[in-house]
Amino acid sequence: MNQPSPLNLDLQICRSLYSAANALIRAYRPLLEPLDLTYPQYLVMMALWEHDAVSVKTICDRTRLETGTVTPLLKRLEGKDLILRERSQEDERQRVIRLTRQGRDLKSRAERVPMEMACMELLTPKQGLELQRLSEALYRNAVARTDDKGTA
Amino acid sequence: MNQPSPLNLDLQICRSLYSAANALIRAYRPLLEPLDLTYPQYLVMMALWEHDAVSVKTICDRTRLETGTVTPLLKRLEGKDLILRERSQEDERQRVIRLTRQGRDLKSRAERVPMEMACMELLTPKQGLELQRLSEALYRNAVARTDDKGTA
DNA sequence: TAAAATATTATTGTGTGCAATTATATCGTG
DNA sequence: CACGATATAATTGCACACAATAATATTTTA
Repeated sequence: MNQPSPLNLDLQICRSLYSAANALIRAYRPLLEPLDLTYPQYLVMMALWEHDAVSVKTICDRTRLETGTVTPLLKRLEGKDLILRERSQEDERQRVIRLTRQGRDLKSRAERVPMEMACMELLTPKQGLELQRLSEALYRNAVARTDDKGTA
Repeated sequence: MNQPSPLNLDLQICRSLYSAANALIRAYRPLLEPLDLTYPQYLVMMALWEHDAVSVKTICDRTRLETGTVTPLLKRLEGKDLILRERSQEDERQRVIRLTRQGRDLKSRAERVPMEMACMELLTPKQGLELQRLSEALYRNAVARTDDKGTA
């Protein structure tokens, strides 16, 4: 029997996951374009719609993005008048990231995005839940290996 | 009953998938560093180890990366003396991407990477296969929606 | 209390990912 | 055969993703 090499591309889970994630982000693009948001920006906005006036660190935790990514991203959102970046009075190292009125108002338009994504039927609801469960397990284990960064 | 919002971050499959993919790439990093390769570069090298002397398009298809990503990446691999980028004689639009001796020799060192990744036990083998199956389904469906780019 | 350790955000530098576009070559059609 | 359509790789411009580092503030320790 011919044993496939461990380096065989079709055996690489990471390629599957990575390309699927990128493809999924691409699928979001036309839906987010009318909102003038990229996918990571959409993530950040969702975090703020859930809980406004939070620190950069909180946003990083909720979105699972790193500060090196989030800091310039927040600057761009501020440039679009969707958020304000203020200094915290309790702790001057911190920023308080606050939605503007436009930022808050955008939520109602954004509510269509998950619906429209579901309409694409990229996966069945069951498959989606299973994919999420496995992805979460992987994320948790990978993060646990590097440090104790237990995040939501 | 309080119905969670469709914009609830914890319900976003895409966040799970995206963060898991990024975390997995990060897990590869220390293993690929001694080889002086990034993960996408590793993908390209794997494609060439499987089948040497191919076009850029073939590499894009096998790695599922776009030419805008692959072209500069190949230039950097050439800069590391791992590949040669030649013009095809049959069709002058095309490049033939060829492994150098160093490029070929690197394969044996790279064969440890999948083993070492498995040792991390980020998922069970069963979970891994299931994750791959679902990711593949998602990738296929997402790609099919944009065009008929049926790829391996 | 002073100094060391840690936390927060920001920056720097590099490599990606991708939409739109370009230059050139090849293919298809009338 | 000439021309229009398409393909290939490359480029441009923008937004990420992240490791390493830096500036400043806060917490911890002795």
